Amino acid sequence: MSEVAATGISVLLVDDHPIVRQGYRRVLESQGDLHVVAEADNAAEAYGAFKAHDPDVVVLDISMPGASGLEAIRNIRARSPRARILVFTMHNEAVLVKAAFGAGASGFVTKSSEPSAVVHAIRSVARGERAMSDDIAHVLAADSLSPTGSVLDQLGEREIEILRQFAGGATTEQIATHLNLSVKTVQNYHYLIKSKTGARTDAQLVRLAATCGLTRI
Amino acid sequence: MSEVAATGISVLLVDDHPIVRQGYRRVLESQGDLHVVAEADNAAEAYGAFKAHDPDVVVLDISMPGASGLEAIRNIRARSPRARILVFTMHNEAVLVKAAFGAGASGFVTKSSEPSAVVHAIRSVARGERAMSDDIAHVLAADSLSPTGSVLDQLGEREIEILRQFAGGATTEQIATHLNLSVKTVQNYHYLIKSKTGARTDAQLVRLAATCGLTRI
DNA sequence: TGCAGCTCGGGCAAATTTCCCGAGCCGGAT
DNA sequence: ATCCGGCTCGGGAAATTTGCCCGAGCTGCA
Repeated sequence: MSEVAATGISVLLVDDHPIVRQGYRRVLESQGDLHVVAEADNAAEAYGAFKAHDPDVVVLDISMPGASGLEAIRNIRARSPRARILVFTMHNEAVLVKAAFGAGASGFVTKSSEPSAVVHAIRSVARGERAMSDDIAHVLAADSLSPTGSVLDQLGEREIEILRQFAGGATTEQIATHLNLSVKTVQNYHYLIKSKTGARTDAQLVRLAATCGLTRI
Repeated sequence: MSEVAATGISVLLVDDHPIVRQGYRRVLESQGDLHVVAEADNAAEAYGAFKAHDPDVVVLDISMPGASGLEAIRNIRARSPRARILVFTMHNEAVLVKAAFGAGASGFVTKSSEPSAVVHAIRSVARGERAMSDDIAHVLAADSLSPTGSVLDQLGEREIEILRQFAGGATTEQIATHLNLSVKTVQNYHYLIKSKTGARTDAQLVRLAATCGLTRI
């Protein structure tokens, strides 16, 4: 329970829901060795808070579709490669998990995990180890056994993100705003995704996204 | 701050994420007058826990869309009409909100609300009042400016048929051909269906059709 | 008889989609 | 060092669709 220095582990909490954040804080701080030194409620703030507090571990909830979560991971790691980032989200799609690790995350834990598993993961990544919850391990394992060139493999990160939000019901303008892009660019991606996947209709696109686990219905 | 009996308010927490649940518990219990008497992590358990503990307020996270959250609300209310249920979720679609209230919820609060707004809402519903967070009020207000009604019941035969084919991935021309209609008419139906259901996007339409069992994915 | 609602389509301005294009960036191959 | 290819980002312009209004014929119902 205390493989860590007497000073404990400092944590930066990133989540866009205030009350959720406050809940995590209480759970983590009740552990004794975990100290939440800062909170942030979006990717931009996350980077600022990281620079300001240099925490041992960043617990990052990219709950909203990947959004700029991957970007935040890259930004933080670009600044300090020793940063330990634990992604903590309700999503469990293999694409997302691989993207997160690819971006430099040290761990990936779903919210369906037991609290004890989460704090254990935090301690693990603080020690420099890689960590993931059991369900994520299963998802990755299953995924690695299927040589199925999923349709999603032909799509870039941006394209997947936009497809996810679109399939989730978001408007073109909403997506543009969320991702800070021009409406025109989102429209172009929309078209590009359709031609890449061969979908002739928005409805087909949604079904595609659903069958690929990009969105649930 | 204490319009409630000295015994305080007993709460049943329902959320499918253990750590989130534990976080809420801590936030609520730090209030003094709120006591979490039980937790559940799915709709079925929620009903059992309600029967066993008869809490003043059920705080229910129907995180998955449609899902069985509404069913849980109905079950609980069928058993005890005086039950107070506060829906607490990250979703803010008007359809969902109306469905929740229609099923018997007393309040609807999004996770982007301040923690204080959440505990305030709990106290409100405990007093028998209706409660909702500001963002939900805005969504409902905007929505109510075009009286939509429930959902599929307001659609005519033709409309349902066209929605089914559309959600199945059919092109406007294909639908027109299949039904022997002019493209223009199909377009008009498309538009009509959107305005009737309140869907702003084709993707939302597909999701709607799917949750209504009109199409499989 | 008259109202109400579904079905079917026309019209037309506004918005979006569809393609095609170039530019910057980066990583990998030569 | 250089080129190539892919991703990202947007402009432009024609084609299409949307959004919203309209009228007409049909039904069932009061």
